[in-house]
Amino acid sequence: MEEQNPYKEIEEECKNLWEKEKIYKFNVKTKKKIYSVDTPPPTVSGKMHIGHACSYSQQDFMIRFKRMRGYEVFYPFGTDDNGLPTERLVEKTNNIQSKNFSRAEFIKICMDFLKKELPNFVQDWKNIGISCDWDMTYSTIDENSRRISQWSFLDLYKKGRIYRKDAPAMWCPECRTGVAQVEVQDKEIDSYFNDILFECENEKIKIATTRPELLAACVAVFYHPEDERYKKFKGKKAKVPLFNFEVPILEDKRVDRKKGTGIVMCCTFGDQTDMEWQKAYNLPIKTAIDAEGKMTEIARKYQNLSLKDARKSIIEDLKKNNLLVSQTPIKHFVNVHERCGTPIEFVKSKQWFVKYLDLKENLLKWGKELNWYPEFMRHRYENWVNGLQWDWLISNQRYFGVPFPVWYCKECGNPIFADEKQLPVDPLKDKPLIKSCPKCNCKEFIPETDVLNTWFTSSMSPLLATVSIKDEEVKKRLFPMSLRPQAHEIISFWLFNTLLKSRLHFEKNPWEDVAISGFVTLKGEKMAKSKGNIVSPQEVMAKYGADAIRYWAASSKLGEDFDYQEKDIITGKKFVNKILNASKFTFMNLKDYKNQKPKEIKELDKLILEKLDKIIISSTENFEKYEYSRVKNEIDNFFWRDFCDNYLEIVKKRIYQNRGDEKISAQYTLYQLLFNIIKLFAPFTPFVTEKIYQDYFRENEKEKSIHLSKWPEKITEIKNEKERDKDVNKWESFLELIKMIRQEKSNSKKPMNSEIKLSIPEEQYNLFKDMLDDLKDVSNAVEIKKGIFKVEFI
RNA sequence: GGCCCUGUAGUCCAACGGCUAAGAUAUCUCGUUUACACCGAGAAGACCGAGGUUCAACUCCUCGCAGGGCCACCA
Repeated sequence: MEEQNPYKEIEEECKNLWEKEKIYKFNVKTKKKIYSVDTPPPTVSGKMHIGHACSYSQQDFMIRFKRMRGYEVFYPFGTDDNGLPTERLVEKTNNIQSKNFSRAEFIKICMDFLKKELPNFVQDWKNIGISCDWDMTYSTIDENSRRISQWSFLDLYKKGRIYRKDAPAMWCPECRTGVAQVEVQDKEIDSYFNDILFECENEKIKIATTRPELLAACVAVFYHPEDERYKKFKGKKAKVPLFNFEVPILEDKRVDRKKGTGIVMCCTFGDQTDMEWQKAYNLPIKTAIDAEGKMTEIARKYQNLSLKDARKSIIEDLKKNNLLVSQTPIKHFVNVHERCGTPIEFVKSKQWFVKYLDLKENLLKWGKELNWYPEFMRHRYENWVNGLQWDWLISNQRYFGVPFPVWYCKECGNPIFADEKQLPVDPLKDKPLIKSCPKCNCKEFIPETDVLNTWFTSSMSPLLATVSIKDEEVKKRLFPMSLRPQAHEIISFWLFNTLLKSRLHFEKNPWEDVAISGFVTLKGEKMAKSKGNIVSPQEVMAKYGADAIRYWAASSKLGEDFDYQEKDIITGKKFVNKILNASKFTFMNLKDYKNQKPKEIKELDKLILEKLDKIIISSTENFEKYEYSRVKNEIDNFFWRDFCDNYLEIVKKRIYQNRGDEKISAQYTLYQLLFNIIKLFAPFTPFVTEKIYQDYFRENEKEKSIHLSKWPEKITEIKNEKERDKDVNKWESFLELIKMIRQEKSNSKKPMNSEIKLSIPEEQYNLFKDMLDDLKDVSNAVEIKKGIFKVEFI
């Protein structure tokens, strides 16, 4: 790294202070109103990425505001370290395969791995200044999470929402597990349309397929009822090449006449349409693929081959027998498992499901009861609900995860459920509390070896997060939670499932507000490891500091994707530098200031204080609506333009020249301005504002951290809003006048401090009559006359 | 195919239906003044297209174009 973060020391100092003084601790005895947050637990798979840095910063702005606003903030931190992602990470890192270990061994390897890696993983979130209570952490694989997930399973079973079914389900041959609808993605892959010859009464029928390996499972051939080409085959039978068995030729409107040869083979579990046909025409069920992703015995000589190998060798055999007319290369979309990219198969297997297809209407209604920020994100949720086609498959045939609290009777297969008292339970190790099967009295039980899908657990996050709260009364006060912040790509996973669970278990929504963040792109494209366009937040922080990256994150609105540009981070770094310098300079001018109020606040000072009030009022309103980027924008302008470029320039002479009460008025104003500015910035750049607070303000102010101080409230007394607007306008036109003078100097290529004689219109002269000395100071005018605007150089 | 989001200076990104369309960065000119050259002052530079609503449209509506996303289909 060429450059070093110049603010590393400040950041370390602040982190130590926050940790030592427990600044972000949730006080269980609080009398204040609680603001509770269902923090997203990041998946433990590698390191924090820039999207995390951005979205966690954004939630932290809103939460820090609430804390300063007087709420007792409940902001825990969890890690999602349960299930497939962690299992795959451990497999990759240790170069091992879970199937070569016993379940207990592999779980131990995973837990050891987590123990070693978690502190490092979490450190990134601490480094970027996330104000969680770091004593309130949870993991989705810890004992509490296992207990709650298993309880959830038992409770849903009691409520009639859980069932087990032996049916075709989406299956990943690579991970060797059933997968849920939500875990399936589109992927474009290269393939071939193979035109294969079927035979019907000595006539050849050319059928196009991308899946020749499924020939053995062919149960029918379909064409469109209005397709003249094929009507002649109605009611006849077709002979399947290589396998030489006959299947009926049927009509169905679902056939696309334009696709391939317009006639299609139907294999039991080929795709969803195939399954619909199987049901509609009561076709036989032929299973060609087993749970290992290999061909079954119906594939005859191809049995035990992998799908890929079977396809290859069937194609070869078709060629040999002149049954393959042609191969056309195509690109098409197939469903793949989102975790590994392997095409999904439909495989008949016993799986556990949560029944929810009957709840679509309710789910839509419950979604409407949430406050969505931004509002339009609700459509994504509704879109998902409307498109649901499968009940929720919750069983995974994996090792690592939360086990089902279930055994089966050896004799009759009756499921035996664990007793709530014995949770968390591991059926591989533990025994059910009942001694014999209530149905057949058998005393032997077979443990369920599947584990619960990771979303089944993370959907309990509002409960998981409260693990450290022992007091039931306090726990109750946390629900429903105030806020669920999260990214939009998991609306259909985490948000949907959490809402569903909360309604099914408790009949109420889990939160009031949901805030959905966008993601970070690079040159308009989503960052992805596979594309190699990753920006590492660790490197960015090492170069420019945590405040810089946060300042950058604050410039994007909720729900809006935005483009990463290094120069924008540099802008953040410049800000940190600027506010440190401005503070240093301010306090150089406050050396002899004893915190007294002036007898009279000078006109100019009153105007800028009123402008500050205006900023405070609108910032507060915007923050309440989670519009943090507007807040940042406004205070940013006020800080640079009003405070640094103008007010500081105007009053430095007044202070330097020691003009009695007028000097005190300036000093009082400087103190107020800077103090409120750093408070307004505190949610955004917590490190530098803390540093300034500790160095300059702490001795006068009572709170031990700026982050515990009160959010600013207006300081000036005015009769009404109109009066303030008038005064603020006066301030703006004063700045306008200064700008004109500077313009003159610049156009005349004179230095800014060159002495001048100034003429201004009588109207302005009168308007600014109490500020003429300030005007002289800032413009270095020796005299100000009434007249047409004119700058004369001396 | 259904739905959603976004189109503003070279680039990133603001703007209750209403004054000269804001800021950052890059460019050009000037300037070291009792914090800051990681600076200051100034200049130049933009509303995707076509209709419509309105006294008034960057803003609202319709259509189109372009980019992105979610979902469905995918023999």
